[in-house]
Amino acid sequence: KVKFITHCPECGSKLVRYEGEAAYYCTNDAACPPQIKGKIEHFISRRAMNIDGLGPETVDQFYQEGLIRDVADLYTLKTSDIINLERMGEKSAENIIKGIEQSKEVPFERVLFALGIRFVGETVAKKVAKSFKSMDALADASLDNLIHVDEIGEKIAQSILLYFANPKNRDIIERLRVAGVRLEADEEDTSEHTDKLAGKSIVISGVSPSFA
DNA sequence: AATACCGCTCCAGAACTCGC
DNA sequence: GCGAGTTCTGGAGCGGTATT
Repeated sequence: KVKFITHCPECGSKLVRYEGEAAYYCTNDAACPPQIKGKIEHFISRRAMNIDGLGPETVDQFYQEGLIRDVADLYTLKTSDIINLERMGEKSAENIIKGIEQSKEVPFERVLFALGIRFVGETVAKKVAKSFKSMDALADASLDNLIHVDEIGEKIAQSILLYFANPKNRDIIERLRVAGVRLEADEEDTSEHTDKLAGKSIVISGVSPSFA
């Protein structure tokens, strides 16, 4: 006989199930270790802040050592903090610090994605960043403002509002701002442009009736 | 309802770094 | 130098969401 658990095995908090979804979620998202580590792992992932040299195992180690408690703590880490940990050499420590430094150059849209707001993935983050231009503007947006953005429905809008309604999340954003992370979009929108084709010649072969 | 797109997770192989 | 542990990378598949 299958019996569903009612409390989180890690922190003992009550579990909830959102309507229409199969999974149960721990309500203690601010202090449940696996949730915090998961958020940090998502934050550093290649598609988010892309911090080289860091992975799930290392994040876990940092957390165990009390070096980090949320994503903003990453920006207070120093080489000397890391180098004494198990399986950490000078080279690895330097790579991690370098990766964290480089992540400060990551565009606003990816910072938004990295925050891990429910339903806000890479593409949605791009659309939102394009419409609101800055974290402050987004934080002050109403449900109506959000729903008017392309591809954003009520579900996603609610999720964004919920994120900014949490003082803890606002605190993390404030600390990221102090650390130097980009919380505003570029003046000139270059998010959809790349320099992949720079310096290359493009040859189109075949016959087109319109151009022949 | 159908369609297209997106988010998320998993997997396997390659590459890298560390401790011994 | 070697073995072990970890990260990086690309791809595939599933389920959910927005749009029409």
